[in-house]
Amino acid sequence: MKIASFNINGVKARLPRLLEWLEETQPDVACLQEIKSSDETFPAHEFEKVGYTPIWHGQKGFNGVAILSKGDEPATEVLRGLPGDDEDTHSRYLEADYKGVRVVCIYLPNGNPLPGPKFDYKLKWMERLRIRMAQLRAEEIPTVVIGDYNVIPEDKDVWSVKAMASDALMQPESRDAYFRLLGDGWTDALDLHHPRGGIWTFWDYQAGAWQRDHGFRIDHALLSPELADRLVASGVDKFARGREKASDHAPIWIELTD
DNA sequence: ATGACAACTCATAGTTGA
Repeated sequence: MKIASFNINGVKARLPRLLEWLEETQPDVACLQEIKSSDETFPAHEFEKVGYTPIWHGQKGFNGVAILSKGDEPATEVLRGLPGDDEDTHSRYLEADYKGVRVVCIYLPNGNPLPGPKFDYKLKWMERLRIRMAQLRAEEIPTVVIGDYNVIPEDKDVWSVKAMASDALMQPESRDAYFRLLGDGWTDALDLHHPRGGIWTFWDYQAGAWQRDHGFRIDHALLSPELADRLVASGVDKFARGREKASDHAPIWIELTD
C-alpha cells in the first residue's frame, strides 16, 4: 500500500497537475493540504473520474485538507478538525480509515511572523496534536500522521541554516514540539530512509529557489509502531516541483507491506 | 533590511503563506 501527501497550494488552480500526478504515481491514498477551497466548490467529481473517492474539510480562501482513496473500498471519515480548541476555525485536520490503516492528514500552522499570535497558535496546535496522537498510540491502531508539518526538524533538513534561522519553521520551540512526538514512539519515515538529510519537500517560488535547489524538508510522515513494522520505502516525488504551474511543495510517499 | 512569487477574495488591493 502506498500513501502519499501533497501540499497542493490551491486544488482548483492545480487540478491538471494533481490529476496527472495521481495517474502517474497511483497512490492508494493521497492526502492533500492547502486546497484553498470551500466545501461547496471542492472538485470532487474530477477525482471520481480518475478512480479516487475524496473526503474533504474545506475553508474559503486558505487552508483546507482532503483525503483521496483509490478503489472500491474508499476511506471512511473518523474525525474532522483537531480536538482541543472550540475557538479554532481553521480546516487543518482530517482523519480516516482505509483498509485497516488510520490515515491522519494534517496541515500544521506555519507560525510566522514571530513572536506573535500566529507562532503561539502553532505551538498550541502542536500540543493539541500531541494529545490526539497519544490517544491514537494508546488505541494501537496502525496509524500514519502525514502532511505539511511546517517544521524543519534538523539542520540537515534545510539548504541554509543561516537563511532560515529566524523562521518559525526551525525555532527551537517548533523543533522541540516535533521531537516530543517522535519521543512518544512515532517514526519519521523519510528521515529513517534518508538519514543524511539533504532531501527537500519545499522550494520557495521566490529568488530562484527551485533552480538553485534552495529547499527544506517540512512535509513528514510519522508512523505508529504497528505501521512502522510494515514500512518498506519512502521518498519525495521531486519531479512534480519542476513542472509548469507547480505547487511550491513536492509530494511525499510511503510504501507499506499489505 | 528588504523584496522576490503565487493563489485567493463580498477582487482590481489586501491577506495568507513559507
